[in-house]
Amino acid sequence: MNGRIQAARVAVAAAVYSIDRPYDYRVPAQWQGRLREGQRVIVPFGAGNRKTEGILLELVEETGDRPLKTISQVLDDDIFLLPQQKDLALWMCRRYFCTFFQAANALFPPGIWKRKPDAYLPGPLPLEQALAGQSEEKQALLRAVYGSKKSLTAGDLAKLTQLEAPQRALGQLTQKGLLALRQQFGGSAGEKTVAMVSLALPVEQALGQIGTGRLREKREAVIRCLEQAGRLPEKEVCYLTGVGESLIRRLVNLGVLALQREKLAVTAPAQGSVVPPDLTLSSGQQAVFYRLKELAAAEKPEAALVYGVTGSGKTQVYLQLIRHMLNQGKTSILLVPEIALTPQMVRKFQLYFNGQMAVVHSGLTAAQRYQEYRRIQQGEAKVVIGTRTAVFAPLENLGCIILDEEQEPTYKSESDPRYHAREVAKYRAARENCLLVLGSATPSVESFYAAKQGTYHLLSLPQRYQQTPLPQTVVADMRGQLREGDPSRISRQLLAELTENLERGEQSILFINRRGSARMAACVDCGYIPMCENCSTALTYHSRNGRFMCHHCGYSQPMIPVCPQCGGAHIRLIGSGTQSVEEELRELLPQARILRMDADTTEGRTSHEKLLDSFSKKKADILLGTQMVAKGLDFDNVTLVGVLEADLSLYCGDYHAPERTFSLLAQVVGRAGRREKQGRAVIQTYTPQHPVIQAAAQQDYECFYQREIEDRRALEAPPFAHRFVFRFGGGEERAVRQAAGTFAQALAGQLARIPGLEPKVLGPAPAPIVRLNKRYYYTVAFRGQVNSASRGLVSQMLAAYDRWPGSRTLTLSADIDPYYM
DNA sequence: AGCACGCCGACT
DNA sequence: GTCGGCGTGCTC
Repeated sequence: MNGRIQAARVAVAAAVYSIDRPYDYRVPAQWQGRLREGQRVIVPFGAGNRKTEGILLELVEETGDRPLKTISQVLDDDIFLLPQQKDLALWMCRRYFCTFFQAANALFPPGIWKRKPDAYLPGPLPLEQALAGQSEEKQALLRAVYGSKKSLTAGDLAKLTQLEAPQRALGQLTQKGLLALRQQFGGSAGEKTVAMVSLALPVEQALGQIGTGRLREKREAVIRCLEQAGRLPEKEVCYLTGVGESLIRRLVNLGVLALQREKLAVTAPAQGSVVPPDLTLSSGQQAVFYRLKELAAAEKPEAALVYGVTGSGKTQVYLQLIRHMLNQGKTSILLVPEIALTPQMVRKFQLYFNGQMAVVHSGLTAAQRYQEYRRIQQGEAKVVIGTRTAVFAPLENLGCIILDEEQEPTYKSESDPRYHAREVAKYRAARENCLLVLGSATPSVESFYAAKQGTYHLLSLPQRYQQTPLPQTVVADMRGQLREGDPSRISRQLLAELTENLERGEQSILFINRRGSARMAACVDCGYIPMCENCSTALTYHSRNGRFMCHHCGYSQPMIPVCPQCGGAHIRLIGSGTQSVEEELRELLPQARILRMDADTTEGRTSHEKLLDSFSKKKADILLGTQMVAKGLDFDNVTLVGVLEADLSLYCGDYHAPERTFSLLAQVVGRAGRREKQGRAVIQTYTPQHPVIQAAAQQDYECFYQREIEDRRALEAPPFAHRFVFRFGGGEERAVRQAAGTFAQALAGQLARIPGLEPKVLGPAPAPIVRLNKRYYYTVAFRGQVNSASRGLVSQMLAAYDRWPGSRTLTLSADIDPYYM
């Protein structure tokens, strides 16, 4: 740019999908020559020149042939997009139909855009002059702002003036200079704190201070809760008592509660120089490792599917590969489905990489994530282990990206941008010339197909580590027992095996296959089911706080003893509660020590690990639990695994259902019998002949795959065709359905024009959860190949929709092959 | 999304 | 006549 005047090409946050493109701004004189591409800025945007967040995409020459607005603020250059991240974000917004800014935001640690709420202040004129000639609405707003000691947000003003939508009038007043708008961005990263509350008064006094209004009951609940617990995080109090944050703040203002901000402990990397044990690989592991090393040495994009049964020692291979990369001066990413489920694995890696490693997952606070991000960016951490967001780790000189258990649905983001970590990893690997390793005992059908087609190198780890034989598996048909009028949840076969294990002093794991409808309640008399007020979902019972909760929006209500519909007193928990199975087990095997592990018993951050620890120390005979007992655990003394309701997850309508069921069952069954002991497994089902159950019982992935790939072909499901899904949302069901209908017609007209697309429009149909957080959702879809033409169509339809009359009150988003939408 | 402009009906 | 209702179009 030798000496010319610079202008900045900026991606702005305020630009919605249909107008998302780079906008050019003048660079202020003091920043000429000092800006870096990828830096974060604040710019004025739109007719009102409201300030908005932006990302500097490119520095260009200022030609002066059209007037440009000027960058308002340059944020500290601590966090910025690297050029390759910019490419990635660009690809993401095309692939996931979001704006560049939304995509870029997924790459950053959360919470970097510190923004105080926009607030209004009095303008330069005295109130009397400002009021002259204004409408009543505007006068009311002016009075409110002039009469207030502090600045007010639009929300504050709406409440104060009782106006429904003051934004428009406020905008006009601001534009005329009668009000000032304060927008504050940036500021220091700041210490991350958590709000802790405790009683500020003795209980009796506190109870005297809380009035007699309708809130008394809730306030009392808060006081009682704190009386018991002493000091608690504010969030925890909200969870336990079901009150909102505002109620607690009010009690603080009344002087009943004390609130302190407490610094969050940031976990320091483990110190000390433990000498990690030598890595010895079996010949099978060695062979796979050498192949991977070879592929990596090519320094071009290569992808391998490491297919090895549970217990074949994939982790060892990853470790060796990452270590090899480090020796070559290269960095690595290891993605795992859920950190909480793989503590043993993380600890193992910590042993080898300690200070050179960063752990990234959603359990960290924003401050911790920020810190890990900087450690990575500054090159201190060269190995990153984490959940799907870790795929964005700002590592340079990347040697390999590994996805362990690549078939897991947690790799797909459920909020915008709805990226799939596997796809992102694939893209990154291709652009950064590094090796992509997908690992699984039960690969996703798509990945295995790609491997068979030769897109991926297929590397098998056929044997179990140290030659442990696969467990002997029995499929228990629960129908017979049920027909005989025995409602027991435990089959006779399983009971016999459990008894035998007890006598031998060996441990057992019972897995309850449960999806979604867990622990919901129903009235035995009239069938009433407690539902969420905001969503079309049944509430779930939480024993820890004794409340019914909605897992989608957070709504909660106390457990009700009496049915509100028929007045009966027979509300019972139904669904496959772990609790009820536990009770049954205690009756059947009174001498057994049973450990129950589910969302209820593991709510603290570490309770999970404690439970597993006590089980591994043989302090219990039977571990009973849901999904979480299925994964990543490795106990030497477990020789029996039982699966309850194995077929439950087969019938949820999603094309992933068979794959998920097989994977779960295979994982659970694989838990039985490691090392030298022969394991046994009992799979309980109502559909014993189902091919997925049969294949899982035999631990025969290939057999499962052969059937499934043909099913997919017949269903025109991935990898043969893809579903493009539009999701409409709005507060009024009729309007949403109608918009979706009109859209479907418009879409039908377009589909025929693009080759590779089926001309049929699917829908409009209610989304799997029609009502969510007081909004209704409908979907419209079509099927076809993913290419630039089909993606272009989706993008064009989304942009066109923005310009439709009435589209303002509705939302529309799109995705390809969504998991649930 | 957020704002302005412009064209219509209901009021001072 | 003007205020404010909403349909339409633009955002460096």
